[in-house]
Amino acid sequence: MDTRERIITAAAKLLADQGADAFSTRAVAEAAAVQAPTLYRLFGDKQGLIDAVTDHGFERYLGAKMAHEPSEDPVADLRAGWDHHTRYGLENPDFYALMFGSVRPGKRPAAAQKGHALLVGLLGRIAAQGRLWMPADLAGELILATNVGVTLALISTPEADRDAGLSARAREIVIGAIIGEPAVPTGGLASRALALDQALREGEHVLSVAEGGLMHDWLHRIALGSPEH
Amino acid sequence: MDTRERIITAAAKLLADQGADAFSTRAVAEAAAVQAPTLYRLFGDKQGLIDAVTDHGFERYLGAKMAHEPSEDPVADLRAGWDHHTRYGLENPDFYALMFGSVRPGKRPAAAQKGHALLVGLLGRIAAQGRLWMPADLAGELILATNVGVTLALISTPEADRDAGLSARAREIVIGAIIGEPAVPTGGLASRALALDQALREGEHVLSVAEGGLMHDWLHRIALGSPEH
DNA sequence: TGTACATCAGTGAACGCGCGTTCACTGATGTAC
DNA sequence: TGTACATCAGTGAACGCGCGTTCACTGATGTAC
Repeated sequence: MDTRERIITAAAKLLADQGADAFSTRAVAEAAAVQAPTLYRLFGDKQGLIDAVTDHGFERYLGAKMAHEPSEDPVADLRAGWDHHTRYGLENPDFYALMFGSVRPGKRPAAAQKGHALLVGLLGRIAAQGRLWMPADLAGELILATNVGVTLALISTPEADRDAGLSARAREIVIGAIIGEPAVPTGGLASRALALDQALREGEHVLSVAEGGLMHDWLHRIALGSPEH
Repeated sequence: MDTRERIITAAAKLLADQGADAFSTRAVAEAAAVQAPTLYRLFGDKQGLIDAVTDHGFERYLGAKMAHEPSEDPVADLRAGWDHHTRYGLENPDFYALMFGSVRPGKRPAAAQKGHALLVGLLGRIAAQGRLWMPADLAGELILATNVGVTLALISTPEADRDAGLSARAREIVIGAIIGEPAVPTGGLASRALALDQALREGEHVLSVAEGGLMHDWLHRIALGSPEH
């Protein structure tokens, strides 16, 4: 294990054990048994160290996620992904707060961005089956925002008072609203449009780049329909 | 305007203008044009000052909320409350992050607790009409968690990239899942049970305290049904 | 009505501490001739 | 094969700064006699 790795591991352990307040360059240096300047050579400054630790946390998050998936049913994967997200948050609350809960106006956490990208990929598989009722992009934002909200709520609730069913209920409500019936569904103008959109994105077709762009816009406008309010 | 008020106002302005990082006792003292010890006489310590500023923010939040409500339709009030919450977060991002976004494992922010209590009151009015599909307590947690999640997601998205419809969509999904048809609804075992529960809580009845407690438990178990997973 | 005294909000100046960061150096490793 | 030199990861010690907090004091206000 090289020095860099040792420092990140020690820093992660420090964060998990002592919380974000205890996370200072000096404490990390001491925990990793190196002198402070080593941090600066390896990570540039404190933010660089934080970023490295966050990446490490995200890799662990993904590592566990990949162990579950993939199955043949993307909706089942979506449910598993939701539960995995919630569980990771509850098992690593300080990591989670750092990755998803650190709110700097206008600055999206890297983990949220990567998480969203992953989700959109999974939702694309669902759209390809004609089961998605709104653009994958929007569906991903809805799922991530609500999953994060529920997880943060659970984390900040004292363990004894937590409602074990909250996450599952929110999950079913949100997924239920996003996913419709399989293949060309009953009410499915939106779903048909999105299935086409996904097919166009994945396979070869006869439209030019400009035509494809316009078609994409139109399909999304159809799928979105008129706003409810 | 007395000194205490002046300090809180100056501290709130500092937080809104410069963000949470700039919020130090020295900066607040300078902004309010007092010497540091004045803060300690009035607020005890820094946390006391933060609490006072948070309370101030929550009062402004409530003040604006009260201006809207109440109407005769509690569901309309619920929608207005959701939108108000989101708007407040976007207009006062640093305040909001301090009030709802500061995640300390196991320690619920005061604002979240008060917000939840308010919501449960409003949901009680809906339950009294037989329109609530789950216990007000759980419904309140669901609404608050998702509303906070969506608002935090919007805050941390750069203003140009924000999806204006995200909050309204999440709102309709969650409220749609929580509210059923008015008065004794179709599927409504849960709804009937909760309407009775609410009536029992509000009016006088013939059950003893112990009987009432057991009845309450049973009604909630009926309303919750079997967990989806 | 006038004086003596208590109360208390706020001042001015400083405390020590832990922070992020940097300087000058050491000692091991690899490379050129 | 042996020596001279360059590279570079890591050390030891210190820098200055801003932080939360506290000490001793002042000057205004209210109260008792």
